[in-house]
Amino acid sequence: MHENEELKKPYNPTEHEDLIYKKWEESGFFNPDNLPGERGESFTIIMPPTNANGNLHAGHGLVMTIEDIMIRFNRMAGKKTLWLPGNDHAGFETQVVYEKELEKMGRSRFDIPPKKLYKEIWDFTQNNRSNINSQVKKMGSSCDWSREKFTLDEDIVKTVYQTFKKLFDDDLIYRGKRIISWCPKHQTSFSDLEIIDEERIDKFYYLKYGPFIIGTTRPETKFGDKYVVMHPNDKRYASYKDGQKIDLEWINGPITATVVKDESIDMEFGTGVMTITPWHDAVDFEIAERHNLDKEQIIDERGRLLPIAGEFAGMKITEAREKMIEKLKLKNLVEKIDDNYKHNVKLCYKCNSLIEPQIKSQWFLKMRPLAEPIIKAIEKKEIKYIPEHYEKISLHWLNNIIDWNISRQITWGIPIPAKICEKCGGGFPDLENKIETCPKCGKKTRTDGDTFDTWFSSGQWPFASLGYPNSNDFKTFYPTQVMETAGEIIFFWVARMLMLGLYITGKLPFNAVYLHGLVLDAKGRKMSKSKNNVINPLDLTSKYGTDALRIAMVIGNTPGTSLALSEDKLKAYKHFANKIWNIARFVLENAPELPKGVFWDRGSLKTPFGSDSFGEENKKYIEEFNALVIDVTGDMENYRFYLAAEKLYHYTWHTFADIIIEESKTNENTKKILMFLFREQLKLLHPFMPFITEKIWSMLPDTKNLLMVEKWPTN
RNA sequence: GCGCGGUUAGCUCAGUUGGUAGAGCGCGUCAUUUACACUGACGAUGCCGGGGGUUCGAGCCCUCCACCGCGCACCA
Repeated sequence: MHENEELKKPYNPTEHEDLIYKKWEESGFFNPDNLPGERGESFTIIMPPTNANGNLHAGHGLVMTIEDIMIRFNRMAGKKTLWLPGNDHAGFETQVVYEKELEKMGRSRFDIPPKKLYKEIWDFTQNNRSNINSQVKKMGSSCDWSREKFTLDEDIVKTVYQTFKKLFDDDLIYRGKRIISWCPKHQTSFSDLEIIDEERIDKFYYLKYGPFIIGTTRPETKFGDKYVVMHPNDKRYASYKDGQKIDLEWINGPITATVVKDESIDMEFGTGVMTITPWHDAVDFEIAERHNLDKEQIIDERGRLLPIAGEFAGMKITEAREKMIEKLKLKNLVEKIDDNYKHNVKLCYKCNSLIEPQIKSQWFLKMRPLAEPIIKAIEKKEIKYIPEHYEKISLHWLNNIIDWNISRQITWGIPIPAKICEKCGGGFPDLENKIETCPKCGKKTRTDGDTFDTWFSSGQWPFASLGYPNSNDFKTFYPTQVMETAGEIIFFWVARMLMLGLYITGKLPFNAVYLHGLVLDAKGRKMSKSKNNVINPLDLTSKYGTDALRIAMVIGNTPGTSLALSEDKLKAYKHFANKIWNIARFVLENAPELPKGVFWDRGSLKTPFGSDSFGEENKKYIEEFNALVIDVTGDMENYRFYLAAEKLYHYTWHTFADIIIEESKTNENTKKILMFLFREQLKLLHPFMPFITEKIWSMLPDTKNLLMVEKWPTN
């Protein structure tokens, strides 16, 4: 009879979890180099680097759970298993977080010298890193801390620089003076992905512009408008010739306008005539480019009108709008105002400020040539998307991809290693910091003060973090097997990793993409500080145990679908953990030990006893268990963790406990298989509930090894 | 406008290849010298969004429609 005092009380997770994690860490088995046995095939997951700017949130909890399940399963299945953790400097995101800290102290980033600001944010992220990492450990994550990377590590930055240079040399990166999306609050440009659309109802103004009526939602940009554009086939305006000059009275006095004919004009819309503001509108910019027209800046970087606006100069655009309409009314230049115009506006995804397009010199990455091979790879099914419909979503985006602005006007990030000619504006990568004069025009150059879009570096993470190009790790673990991350960042991150990974290494960085949904609150609402419904995963682990949180996040949560996380659900799985605990007590107190050297026959999935020695009724139980093992293994291999977990839950509770244990109370023969079935069950449950299974494993007789490196039943 | 999801028990959601609907919570009844009250046993609750079709058979496949959510593109 096996006595164990610990088992006499209910399972108390907090009593065991830290100790068990310590045991795992000390074993060295998180590091694939230390794993026991012959392991030919490798299995690698690169952890999405956590932003080093705050705490673990519920979404991280899900990442850590799903990835750890895959990792533990494959480790037990005998693979050389690596899970590489990391932190992301998260350029703009972190800068925004830090700016809020500054605001609380009554400071502003615009008053701090860049070098000092950089140092402050550096210290801030380093503190957060250790904090985040300890939280990752709380989730039971069996990642290899000896290989932990940071996106600002010297070798990572070096890799990013070399990629930049190679892209430039291959004519895939260019410096262009083009229209970009500019946030007047954050004072930086963005790529198209950082912009959100919002439908709004605004006024639509019909203004008299010489002989024409033009329509606009943004009269405050119209000060400098001197081109009036119409469709070449528009019969109403056939008498006006392309290039014709027209003198007319405008906002601040008489001007000379030029007629431009362009086929992009929609004859059905408004009056079929518009004026253009190339500096502050993407469509207008394109028209101006096509016809080689002048472009003039009207609004400054902070969203205020420039001297061209005359008496309105210095005003914020919203303020100027009403005032200039008043003036136009007095000048009798307002035809009519439609109060009910529905249209979309572009907003900064972070602060919801109205995006103010500006023309700026920036570095752009040509995306078409990078996207083409990925489109082909997806069509050839070389990338498995889980769930499948992300394949279509990806293809749609890749087929319509536009060039990527990778310059950001922020301090926190990887500085762009380039020189800019002060005369001709040309830009040149300069990794060794040697260029002083422009290779094109010979004039003086200055250092580019911008930093990379953070996704430019994280897009290289799979190969960069493995030490591309010469390390053993890169050779052993690249390409990785699966990228598991949030569906939300499929374009931001996943698509770009595919493109940059294939471009640089010649191989896709991963063969499968597993995308999880959002973690919502119990009522299915998105978590946000303003709604005060943010769930801290660590509060839940301390209350219900990490195992309960993990399995609650998995069961009923299909990939790609959002998960409503309720405490009731956690309570249920805390009960399940306790159930396992009590099963352990019963088995240890009642089941005879297995004869020495008796193991699962891995080849045939039969016990070496032969079912005869268990009797007919036990044969049924063994076969039932065999079927479960095969079923669950299939689910694990095909990323159906939600099904595997649910099947195990039901087997343990409603077959093993309710039927087999109950029968064993009256049937001595059934008692003989309890230990055997329980031991194998613990292995199956371990990826989902690593702490309690490891703890119980250590109490079983004849279990010297850690459960985390035991062999999976089919292996 | 184009595209992608979703609609299943009161709530949150599963249902992998078509074979008479499942889980958790909640609800009801019973059980306390029981491995387990952080419990167990038993139970109730569904025109599987609507119409049409394929099939011996449809929650699942096809088609149309409605509603909800999301993405992309946008015309001033």
